[in-house]
Amino acid sequence: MNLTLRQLRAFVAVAECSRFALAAEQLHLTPSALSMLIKDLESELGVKLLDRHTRMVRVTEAGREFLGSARRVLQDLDIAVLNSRERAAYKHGKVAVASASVLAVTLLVPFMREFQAAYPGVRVEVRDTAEENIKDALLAEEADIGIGTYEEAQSEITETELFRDTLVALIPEQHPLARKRSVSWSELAQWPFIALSPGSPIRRDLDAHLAAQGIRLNVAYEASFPSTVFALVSNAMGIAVLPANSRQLMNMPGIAYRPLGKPKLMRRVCAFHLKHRSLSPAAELFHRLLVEYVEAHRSRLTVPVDPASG
Amino acid sequence: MNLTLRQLRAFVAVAECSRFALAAEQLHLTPSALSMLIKDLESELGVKLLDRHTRMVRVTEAGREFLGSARRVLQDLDIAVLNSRERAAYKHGKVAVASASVLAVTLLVPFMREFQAAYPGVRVEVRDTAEENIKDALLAEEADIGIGTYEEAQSEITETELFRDTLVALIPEQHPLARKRSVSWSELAQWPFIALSPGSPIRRDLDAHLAAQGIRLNVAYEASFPSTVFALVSNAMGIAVLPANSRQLMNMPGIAYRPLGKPKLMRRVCAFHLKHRSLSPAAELFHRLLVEYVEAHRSRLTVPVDPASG
DNA sequence: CCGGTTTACGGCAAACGTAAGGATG
DNA sequence: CATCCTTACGTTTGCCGTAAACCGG
Repeated sequence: MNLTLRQLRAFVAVAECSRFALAAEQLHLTPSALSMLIKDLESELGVKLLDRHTRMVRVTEAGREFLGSARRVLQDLDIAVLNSRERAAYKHGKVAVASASVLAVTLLVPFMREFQAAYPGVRVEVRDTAEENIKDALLAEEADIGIGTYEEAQSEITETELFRDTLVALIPEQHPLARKRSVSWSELAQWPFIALSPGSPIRRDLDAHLAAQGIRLNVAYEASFPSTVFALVSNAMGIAVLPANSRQLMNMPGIAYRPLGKPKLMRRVCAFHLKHRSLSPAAELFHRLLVEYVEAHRSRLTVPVDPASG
Repeated sequence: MNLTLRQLRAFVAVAECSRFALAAEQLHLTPSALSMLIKDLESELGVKLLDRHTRMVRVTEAGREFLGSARRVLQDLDIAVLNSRERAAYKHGKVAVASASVLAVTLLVPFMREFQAAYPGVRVEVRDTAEENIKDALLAEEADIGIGTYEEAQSEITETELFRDTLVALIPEQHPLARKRSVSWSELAQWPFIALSPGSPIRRDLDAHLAAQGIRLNVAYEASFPSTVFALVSNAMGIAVLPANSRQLMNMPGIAYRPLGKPKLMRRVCAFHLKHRSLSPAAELFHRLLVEYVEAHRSRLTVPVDPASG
C-alpha cells in the first residue's frame, strides 16, 4: 500500500490527454518520469490501467473503474484543502464569544459591526451571560473567547487586558447623596446598597476594595445583571456602584451618576481564552482586531464621569 | 499543492491516538518524522490541525473539519485499491464472449461450467452469433473475446488457434450418397447443396477449397446458422458440409454423416481478441484457461467421423 | 527531572532527467 | 522513418532516523 497522490494525478492526466507526452508537460514532468509513475501505480493495483501504443493511449476497463475513484479522491481532497485555506484566509470560520452582558452592548456589538463588514464569511456567535459564567463557558468549550472582568489568573485561561473602566456611583435623583458632586467610599456604606451577586468579579473587586478600608456594605438587594441594578436604583430602592461604561447600556430616568473618591477602583476588562486550545484562525483574527479596536476607541470606552449629566 | 497521502495517514493516526509517539509506532515511524509530516501538512493547509502539549494532543476545530475529509479520502482510496486488486485476483470482473452459435454449445458452455465453478465472482456474458458477426462484435468492443473460425489475419485482431475440426458431409438417409462410406468433393457438386451464407468463414473456406479443384457447388439453399442446415438436410432438401463438431449440437433424425475425401479440409477454430486492447484480468484468465481446456479435451472436440453412426 | 514533541543534521533510497532503445503505424 | 513510450543510468532531492534541545507539568 504505497501508492501516492502523484501517481493518481499522473493517471488522471494521462487518461484525460490520451498521451503521455502531453500529460507529462501538464504535470511538469518528463515522459520518462510519468511512465514510471503509471507503471508503479499499475503494479500497486495489480491491473493494467492503460493500453499504450505508438499512436494512442487508451484506458482499460479496470482503468475506467479506477479512474472514477481517483478523480473523486482528488476532487474531495482539493475541496478539503480549499476549505482549510479559506478558513486560513478568514473566508469562513466561526467564532463563539461569551461576553458579560453589559460589555456585549457597549463593546462587543459595536466591534462586531466592523468585524462582520470586513469578514462577512466568518460566523460570530455571541452568548451574553453573567460575568461569573464566562470562564465556565470557556472551560466547557462553548466559547472560543470570553469578554469580562479580570479575575485572579487561572492556569487554564489566558487573559488579555482590553481597557480599564472607572467605577461610579448610581444614586436615585431624590437621594441625599445625589446632592454631592462626588461620593466617598465610606458614604456608600451608610445607605441601602444594591449589589451584584457575590459571584460577580465586579462585586468581588468592590468588596475587596472596601474591606481594605474597613468598610462593609449595607446590601439591600442583589442582582445578577446590571440592567436590574439600574431598574432598582431608578426606582429609588437604594444606591449602587457600577462601571462607568455601563451607562451606555440604557438611559434610565431618575439616576444620578457620581464619581467615587480615592482610592480609585478600576475595573479591568479582559478577553479570555483557553491556554491549551489554540484559537481558530477566525477566532485569532477576532481577538487581534478586538484589541486593535479597543485601542482605537479607548476614549469612548473609558467614559469620564460628568456629574452634571444624568 | 504538494500534500501527500502519508501526511493524511499521519494526521488521522495522531488524531486517533492523541499521541505522537503512539501514532508514530503504528505508522512504523519515529516521532520526529511524524512531527515533520504533520508540520508540513499544516503549512500546506495554512491552518493548525493539532494542539500539542506535553500531556496531550488535541484536534483543533479546523483539524476536526479536515479530519473528516481526510478519513473519507483515505477510505475511498482503500476501496478503489481493493477493488482493483480483487479484479486482479479474479474475485470479480467481467468477460464478454462472442461465439459462433455451434461453438457456444459444443465448446463454450461446457468450458464456462468449469470456469464459473472455479471463479464464481467473474461475470461471463455470452453472445452467440453467426460466425460472420464475431469480429464486428470485437471491433465494436461489445465483446472481449470472440470464438469462431479462422479468417485471414486482420491487423486489428489477434487469433489463437484452439483446435482443428474435420468437415463432414451431411446426407439425408434416403439420399443415394448415403450409401457410400465416404463422399468425394466432386460428388458434392452433383446434388442440390445447402450452404451457409456467403459471409460465413466456413462457407468461404469450402468455396475456396472446391474452387482450387475446379468444382462449383450447386447451391439450393443458404442458411446463416448450422441448426437451419441440419433441419434442411433432415427434411431431405439437399446435402451439406459442416464441421464434424457440430454434430454435438443436435440430434436430428434422418441424417447420415460421411467423411469427405482428399484433399482434407479442416476448419480452424480460433479465439480472437483485439490486438490493441489488452484483455482485462478476467478475460485474460478466461482466454488462458480456454486454451488449456481445449488441450485437455482435444479428443472430444475433434470428433472422428464414424460412418456407421447417425 | 521526566515524558513527550520539536529541531538539527547526516545518510540513504526514491524519483527525476538525460539519453539510448524499441515498437508501431 | 518518424513518433511516442520505455528502459538504463547517473544525479539530485527529500525523507527518515539519531541525537540533542526544548517545553510543560
